Amino acid sequence: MEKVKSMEKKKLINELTQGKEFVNQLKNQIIGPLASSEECDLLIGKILATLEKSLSILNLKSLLLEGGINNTNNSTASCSSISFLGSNNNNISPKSEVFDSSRDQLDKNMVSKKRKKTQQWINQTTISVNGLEGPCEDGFSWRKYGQKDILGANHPRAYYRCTHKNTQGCLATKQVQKSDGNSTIFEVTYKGRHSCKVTQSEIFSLYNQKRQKCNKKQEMVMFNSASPKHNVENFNIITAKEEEVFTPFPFPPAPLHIENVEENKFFPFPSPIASELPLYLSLLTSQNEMEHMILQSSDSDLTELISTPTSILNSSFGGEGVDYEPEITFDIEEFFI
DNA sequence: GGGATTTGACCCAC
DNA sequence: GTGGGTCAAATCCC
Repeated sequence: MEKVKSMEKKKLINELTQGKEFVNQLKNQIIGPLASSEECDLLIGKILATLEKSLSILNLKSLLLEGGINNTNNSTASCSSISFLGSNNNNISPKSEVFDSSRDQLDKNMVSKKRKKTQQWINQTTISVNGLEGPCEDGFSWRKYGQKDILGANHPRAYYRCTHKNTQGCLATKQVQKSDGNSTIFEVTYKGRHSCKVTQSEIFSLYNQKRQKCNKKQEMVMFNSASPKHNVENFNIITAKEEEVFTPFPFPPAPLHIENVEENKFFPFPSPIASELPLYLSLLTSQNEMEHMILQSSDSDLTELISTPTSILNSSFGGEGVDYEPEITFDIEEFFI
C-alpha cells in the first residue's frame, strides 16, 4: 500500500513538473515574437495531458480517501473561495471522467436510491475590487438576461449567459451578486460549461479589449497593481475564463462548470472565470510550490493540500483566502480553442 | 440599426 | 404559496 502511495506521489509530481515545463514553453511561445500556432497547439495538448493525468491521480486519491460520494468538506462557497457545487450538495468534480466513472462504479455498488438531479457545476468565486463598480471581465462574452432581488440579500443578483448561446448553443451562465457584508466584493457563480468555440486570436483580442476597457474604467486593477487606487483583495477570478469556467481560466473554472462530463480535458483550477491569461500562467507556475509542498508532505498532508490549497494560490495572487476544491476542474480548452 | 440592458411576467422546484 | 431562475418585450446605447 505504501508503495502504491509513493508511486502515486511520484507520478503526480512528475506530471505536474512536466506540465509546468510545458507551460513555461508555451509562455515563451506566446510572449516570443515567433510564436507559431502549431507549436502552441502542441504544447497545449501536452499541458492538458499532464494536467489530466495529475487530476486523475488526485481525483482517485480523493475518491479513495473520501469515499467518493458526498466527499464534501463543507467548504462550499465560503467567502473568497472558489468551489464547485454539485447538486444535492455533492461537491463532485465536474468534468473528471476518472472521478465520475469511479463514482458510477460506486453508485453501482451502493445502488443509491436517491434520484439524481442533473449535474450542475458551479464555480463560486469572490472578487473584491475596491472602488470599482463591478467585477472585471472574465474573458468570456456574457449577456445579462435578468436581475432579481434575493430574499435576505441586500443586493440584487444579476444573471448572465454566454453571448454565444443562440449561435453556438453555449449553455454557460453566471450569476453576479454583491456581498452583503462588503459591497466591494462580488460573488460570481458560474454554471454550465462553455461549449462555444473561441479562437485563440479571439481570446487575445478579447483580452486586449477587456484590458483597455477595464483600464478606461479603472477596473483592471489586476493590471494596475501599482496604482494605490486599486486593491484586489480576493481576486480569485482569473477572469478568463468564464467561466466558466468556469471558468471555470472558472478556470474553472471557468470557464469551468458543468453539465457535460463527457469531456476529459480538465484544469485543476477554479473558475472559468478565469480569463486573464497571464494570471493563468502565473497560477500554473505556482505548481512549483505545489510540487515542493507535495514533496515535503506526508500522505495526510497531501490530502490537506488538496482540500485546502489556499496557501498555494495565495502566493500567486499575493492575496488571502483563495481556496479551491480538489474537485475543481477547469477546461483549459475553453481558453485556447 | 443592431446589440446589450432593463424589468415585469412567467415557470418551476421546493 | 414562495422564491429563484428565465423569458421576452421595451428601452437604451453605440
